[in-house]
Amino acid sequence: MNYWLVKSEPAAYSWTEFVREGGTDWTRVRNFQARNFLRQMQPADLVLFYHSVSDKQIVGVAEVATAAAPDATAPAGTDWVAVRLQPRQPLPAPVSLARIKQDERLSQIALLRQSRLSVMPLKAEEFDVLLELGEVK
DNA sequence: GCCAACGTTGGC
DNA sequence: GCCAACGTTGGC
Repeated sequence: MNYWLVKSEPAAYSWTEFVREGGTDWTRVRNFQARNFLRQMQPADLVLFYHSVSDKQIVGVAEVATAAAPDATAPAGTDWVAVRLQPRQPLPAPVSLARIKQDERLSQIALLRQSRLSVMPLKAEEFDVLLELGEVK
């Protein structure tokens, strides 16, 4: 079991839309490092859903439904991939970027160290801390 | 292969 | 609105 975090601008695609649709193919990732992480995702891995830019907080927990497959939105001849994600539960208490920065246990997470990366791994301990802050029972 | 110019992301 | 970080493009 691995743990991940994905980012989305709510204006482009929000947690609310994700829940309404019951899941989505996580397409349009066009960064090699992020793509490599997508390829490592396995069904049942848990994924935190972060709203960037206008919201700047983690709002929910999703899970990988289907491992990486070719991204249907990518041009022919390229090898970008997408995974299928489905919502699991909202965070009772969304965890803000400011809150994350305050917690020493989270000082090494990629969200802080590499702010532009849109798909990143989380250590199990980091994931647990974030669920705790999010008041997920 | 280097690097300047430019575009995008995302926080402040 | 600004700017830092970083990726991409293209001239040389």
